Amino acid sequence: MEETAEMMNSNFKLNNRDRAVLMKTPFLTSLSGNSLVRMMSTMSVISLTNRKSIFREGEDADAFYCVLSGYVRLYQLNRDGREADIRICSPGDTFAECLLYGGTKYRHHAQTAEATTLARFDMQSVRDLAEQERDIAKAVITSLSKHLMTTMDCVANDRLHTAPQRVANYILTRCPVDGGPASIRLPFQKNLLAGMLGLAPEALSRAFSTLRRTGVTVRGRVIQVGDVQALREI
Amino acid sequence: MEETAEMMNSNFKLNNRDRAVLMKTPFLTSLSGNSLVRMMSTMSVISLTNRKSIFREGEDADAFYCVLSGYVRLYQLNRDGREADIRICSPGDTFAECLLYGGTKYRHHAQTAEATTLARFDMQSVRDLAEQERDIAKAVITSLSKHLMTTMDCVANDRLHTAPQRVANYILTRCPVDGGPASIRLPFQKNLLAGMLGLAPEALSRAFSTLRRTGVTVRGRVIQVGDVQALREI
DNA sequence: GCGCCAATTTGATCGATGTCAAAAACAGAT
DNA sequence: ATCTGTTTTTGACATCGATCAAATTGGCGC
Repeated sequence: MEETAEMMNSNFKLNNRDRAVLMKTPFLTSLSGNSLVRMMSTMSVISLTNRKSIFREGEDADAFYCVLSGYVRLYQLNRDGREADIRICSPGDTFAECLLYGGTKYRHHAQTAEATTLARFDMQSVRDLAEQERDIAKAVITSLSKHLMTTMDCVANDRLHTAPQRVANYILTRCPVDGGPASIRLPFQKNLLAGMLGLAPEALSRAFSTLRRTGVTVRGRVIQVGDVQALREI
Repeated sequence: MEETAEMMNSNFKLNNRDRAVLMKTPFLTSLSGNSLVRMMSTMSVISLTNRKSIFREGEDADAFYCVLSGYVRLYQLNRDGREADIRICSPGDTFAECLLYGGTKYRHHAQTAEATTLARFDMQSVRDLAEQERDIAKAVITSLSKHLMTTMDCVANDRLHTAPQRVANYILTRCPVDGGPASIRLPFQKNLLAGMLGLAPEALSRAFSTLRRTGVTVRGRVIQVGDVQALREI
């Protein structure tokens, strides 16, 4: 177990890019000098390689996390042992923060889906801070609100749209707003995108090929859209 | 438009049962005398008959609600005009409270699914209160946390379980915990239960009949379970 | 109890998606 | 550039659940 080499668990290193991401989270972006310092002091930075477990369902929840770089997969197992992704967390996303006041145990598994850097916040410390500092409480509220809205959107998306529609929606969220042609690059493996959209990888692949007749070309991670407006139609 | 007769929009009537429900909401249950009074003063009570719109997607969000009695359906339309339920709110549930700090427009349609009494909270007033009173901020956090957890559970449930499994889960949440036989009564139409579980009504009906071979008997709104433990197995 | 409207069930069918297996494309290391 | 292991695509299939239509049941007022 080369734990030191592999995990690089360090609470002082924080490069500029990661710092910028951290400061733009709903959690920290609105904080003033003093509150910010106190929040930062409850935080440590953790770096993990691909496919490392962050926590498991049922464990005591003593921290929540913010993704600084890389990706994290939250998933559950059904009775047969099949995994289903519940959420894919990208840089800037926070996870397990709903346990601040909602429970004491993690409710699903979390593992890295790439080499990943995380900010780890001690649950109890932030609880205490939120009770003392108004702006921290407000930051918590903002973060929870945003997260709740995206999760409700996820339910709506699952129940309302077919696979090609979900993929089209995803592409559109990454496209510049005008109606002409566009080209984007996926920030991660298609594997992860499938999990994000609640699809099996094969279904994602087929959805892409369905979208070819709407002018979508896929080569590796590069997606070219002939007509953004046309994609909105279906 | 017999608005006065039909809507009975009164902000003073609040019978004992409704009051008890209201006081057990995460929003109010933890509040002390003074904060409680201030919250109550931002609230009004609204009674609606079945199938009345509460708000529509895209409207300015100037209030959030708590269900006191009856049921509320949150839904969206897809491009073809098909409706999909996103959430069914029961007595004690709060909805649209994520817009306190998350946006200014309602994100889906809300309509009553029975004769329903609602507590209406003025969004801006509660925003102001939450900034002033710590315990109100904390109540908001608790409420959002709980709501977020149940919504994530909903995603997991949709992605992980088949129709009969979802129905079995639902029944189990309403059963006394022992392993023997049990009998429960649905608090609403099967229509609503289908929406709650993300199913078409026909699919719910078929799920029930699948569960017959696991010892589940359905007659009207009464559901009899031969062996609760057996139901847990699948 | 009867009649009527609404809710639910059932049947038949279709489309969408998961699953398994194999081929192909890709990426990183040598 | 080549090799190798992984990711992605494709094909063949099975399954689930949606949809439409029709039959049945249930609730409720009279």
